Amino acid sequence: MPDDIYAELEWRGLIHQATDPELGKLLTEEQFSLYCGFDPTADSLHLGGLIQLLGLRRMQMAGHRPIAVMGGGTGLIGDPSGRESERTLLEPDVLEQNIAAIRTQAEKIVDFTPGPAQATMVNNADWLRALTLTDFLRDIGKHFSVNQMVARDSVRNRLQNREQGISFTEFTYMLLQSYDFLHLYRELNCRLQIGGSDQWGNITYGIELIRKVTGGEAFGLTSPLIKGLGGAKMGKSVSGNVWLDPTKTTPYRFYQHFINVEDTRVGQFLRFFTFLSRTEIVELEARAREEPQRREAQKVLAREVTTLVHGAGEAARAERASKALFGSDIAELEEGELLDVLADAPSSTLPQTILRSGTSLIDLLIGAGLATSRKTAREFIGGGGVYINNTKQTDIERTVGEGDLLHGRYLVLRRGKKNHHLVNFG
RNA sequence: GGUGGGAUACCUAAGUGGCCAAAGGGAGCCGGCUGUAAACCGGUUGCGUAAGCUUCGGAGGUUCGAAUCCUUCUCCCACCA
Repeated sequence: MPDDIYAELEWRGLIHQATDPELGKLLTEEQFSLYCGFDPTADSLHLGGLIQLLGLRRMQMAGHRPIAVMGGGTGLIGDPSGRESERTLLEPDVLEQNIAAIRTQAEKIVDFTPGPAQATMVNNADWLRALTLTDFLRDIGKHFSVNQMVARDSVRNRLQNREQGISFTEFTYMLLQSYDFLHLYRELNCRLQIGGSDQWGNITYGIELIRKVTGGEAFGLTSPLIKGLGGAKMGKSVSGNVWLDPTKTTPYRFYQHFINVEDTRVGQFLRFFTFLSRTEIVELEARAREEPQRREAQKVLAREVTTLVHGAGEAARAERASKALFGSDIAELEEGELLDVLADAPSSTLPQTILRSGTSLIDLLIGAGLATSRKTAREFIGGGGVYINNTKQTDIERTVGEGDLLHGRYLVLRRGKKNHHLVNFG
């Protein structure tokens, strides 16, 4: 084990808590099998899950063996950690689909091909569903004290919350995840679990269970949660969750999301989301301080992460599109370029005949989904936020005719700085 | 099973007969400054060009007039059993 992976993670700010101060040393001395669980509550991971995948990969590059655990069994129950309301239970077949989707995402980041540090993937449904209630209560439940369990933050909050209680189902969740760890410890000699800091409680319970049942020693390592990654706010103009699935978040949007990262956080993001070396990152941070207006750190960040998740081809495309959309004159583009640049933008098709007599800009905006009502469409135009082919429009009465089309059939609508829409008059 | 409390726009939360299309805050959106950043400033967030129309958990009623009063239904919470 040549690299000091712990020091590396620490430098990147990826260590929130570790269960043992000796862990760093141990990781340089012996090979570990380590696991991270992935919750199949959706058919794609988002950026928080990406950090964990990258964590597994970083460990793998340091010679350790990652195990990606799909929560097919725990997903049936629902993890109350960090949540203030009860989860909706998922149907087993939905879980299956979600797991399949997440599996392909994991395979892009972590290396599952044979080798000394080969990664494996398992589904905890395989062992959890085989458990019988009586065995579970005798062999696992016996090791947990309810007194301790109710003292946990995630449980206590829900117990004290006047609006939301906690069901027995979710209350039991932590036992299941603990059992996962025990199972992996026994079957795959897995001695380390990593996860977001919200998993600390679940992880330490697992370690304790392993100690009580087998007398063995296991470890836990958590990374900080980045505020806003789950879909809350993160940068003013970026909305919604950022998914790894290209059909849920297009590569262009994905790329843009990182381009828009605030100056104050771009360094942190480079450390969290890329495999760039220390020297490269330090260099980029320095340049970001000196010439922030060039946004070089953001550009490198966006390219790196988009490449990791969507591949070099998509990253290059997103980069080209960004340059064209924010830099050059759209009307100058060749037809092929135009279509390529707007490939990820929403688009719609309308019959060209409606342009004969001219059709109103307001209607086009609504049709394109860039405005929800005539009233708001008027406000956008009046406020100077609407563009046709990147030319600002201020006339509320503006109508669009055949003369406005690019290459005889395209119209690029834009609302605000970042929302483009391609209308194809076929 | 009993008792009490509650349901208001994206979220939170005021409003308890007309001055309410509904305060305040958060969040979003558009604009300005800049650098596709932050901070800040301005505007905006039911529909309609407008007159006006439709909204305050659902249904019905009282009234000239209801988010506000009455009846009933649904759901949520707390305490007691």
